[in-house]
Amino acid sequence: MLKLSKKTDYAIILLCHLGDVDAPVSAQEIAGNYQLPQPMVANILKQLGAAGLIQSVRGQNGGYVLARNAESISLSDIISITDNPFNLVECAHDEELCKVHQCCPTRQPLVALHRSIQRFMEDMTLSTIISESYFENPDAGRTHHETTHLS
Amino acid sequence: MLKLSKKTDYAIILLCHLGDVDAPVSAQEIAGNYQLPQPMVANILKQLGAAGLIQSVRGQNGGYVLARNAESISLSDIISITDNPFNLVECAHDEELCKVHQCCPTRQPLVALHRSIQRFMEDMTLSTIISESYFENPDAGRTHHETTHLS
DNA sequence: TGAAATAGTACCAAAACAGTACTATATTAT
DNA sequence: ATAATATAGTACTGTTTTGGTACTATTTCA
Repeated sequence: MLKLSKKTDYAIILLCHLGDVDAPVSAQEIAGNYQLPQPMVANILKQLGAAGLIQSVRGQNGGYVLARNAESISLSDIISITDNPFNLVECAHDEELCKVHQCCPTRQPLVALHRSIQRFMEDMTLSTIISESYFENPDAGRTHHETTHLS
Repeated sequence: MLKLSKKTDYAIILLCHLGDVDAPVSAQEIAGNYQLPQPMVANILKQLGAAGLIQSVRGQNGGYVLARNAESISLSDIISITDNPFNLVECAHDEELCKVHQCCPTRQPLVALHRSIQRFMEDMTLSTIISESYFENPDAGRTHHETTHLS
């Protein structure tokens, strides 16, 4: 349906949180903070850990910290882990998958769209997301950024 | 999973085909031409007709023709009909839907991504798609339309 | 040693997707 | 007239994905 899964949505929230602090943060802590289902949060963090995006600290007072700096983590990286690697259409990566590739009128322009979105997601790093985020709470500072555009 | 549904994928193929000919084309004809499941094709055409994108001609020798010119039909239009209107994240259109909108770190940048994709899809018209399309094998599947626009 | 945390899976219900089927109606060729 | 061919509308179904839970094992610290 061309929308982000909850899993990815949550993952971005979690990573933003981790990007903002230094000490390890536990699944329970984050789940409570954003009122997200704790088991889901735990599972996502496990998955992000297994993928090497975050590092785990086991035992009491344990939790997770970013394994890489926020500049080097792209939205594309995140989506690749929590969903599958982005594929607008099946044939974007392997044209043999296209049943009608001998006379497919859509491949060329859809692959172009795919590449544009892909690039956008690679350019958008976790640090970009964090710096662009705003908080409705008037106490928190709100920074205006130019919105990046496709193409 | 952030990919186009088959329904949308097929819809684009169908519309491209209709954009290339003048006489009404039947569901059966298109399904045969691209080797797509005939009932699906029929259903999608019905839906596109109900939405006013194409016009139907009933009875023998009937079929479908574009109801508007190809310049005025955008990828966004198509997706809105065959999927739901594009929504990268729930809160893109209604921030009240955001459970954590008081402290959501993702809304701002994800809405920016949403708008960029949205704009890209609005700018990409059916005529763009048709003119950008290419055919790997000019002889195959081209019995029903002219071999034009292959700059 | 017990509490708190991650690690690794396995499981489940609900929703979406992809595709089919059926009945009714309209048009046209013969 | 009527048979053939087409759309109109809608209901149905099996499979996959999604969203979320549960359980057992292991690690660490107080």
